[in-house]
Amino acid sequence: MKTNLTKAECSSNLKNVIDALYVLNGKWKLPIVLSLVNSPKRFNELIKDVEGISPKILAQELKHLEQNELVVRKVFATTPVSIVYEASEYSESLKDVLRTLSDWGAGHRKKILGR
Amino acid sequence: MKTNLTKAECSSNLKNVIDALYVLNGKWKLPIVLSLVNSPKRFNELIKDVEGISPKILAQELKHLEQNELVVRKVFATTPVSIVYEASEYSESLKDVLRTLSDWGAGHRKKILGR
DNA sequence: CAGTATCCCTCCGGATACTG
DNA sequence: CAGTATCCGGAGGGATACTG
Repeated sequence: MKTNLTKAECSSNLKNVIDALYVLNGKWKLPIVLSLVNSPKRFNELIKDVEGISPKILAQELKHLEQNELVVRKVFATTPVSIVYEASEYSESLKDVLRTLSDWGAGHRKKILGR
Repeated sequence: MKTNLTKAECSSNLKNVIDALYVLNGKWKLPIVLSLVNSPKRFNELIKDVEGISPKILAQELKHLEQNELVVRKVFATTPVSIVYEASEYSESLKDVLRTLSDWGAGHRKKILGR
């Protein structure tokens, strides 16, 4: 990495990266977003689709994702009300990030594990 | 995200991304790599440069980074021997990933926090 | 159906002291 | 100098039961 960055640029980059990772971090956030990208779902559908997650953790992760505007919670006035989660428009902005990460991850696994 | 991915493609992407995040995860790995990108350093120099890290954690993180070939440990036969860590050639491959993450992180912070 | 409440337990990681 | 050894607290997360 022959970066010619000043120390200040480096540390602001670092801060940005850490912020980004903070939003994406954890065992469940990306699986949830990707499940919702496939199709919007209700709470209990997510429980089934995201294998192994518990309701407590799902609720917590959904809140985090809502706060970061990656997921939208919609309430429909049916009887009883139905609540649907979907991936936001904004979540499209993750596309580049995810593709880059996916590419690097794939190449890296090949390098380290040979497969 | 109007992706037209099959479910299989999606889940292999997900796996790749999770692998990538696993390598980059944690509070210290990126700060260490970035410090070494600036200049190779010895153990105690890293302790000073990466503020707040303890020797136990530093040793542990350096091992992880060595295993993933992002950091190289070099031993020089001076008396006493000196041990120098440096960012590997391969760590350059992280450039794209880090830039993408940094860009997204910066934009995201602006969106969510307005600064 | 859509979550909360509760309990429990592991593990991350920090401080400090010590060793070859 | 370059780490290990030891101890320890707290947070994150899992299982399950319960509620409006």
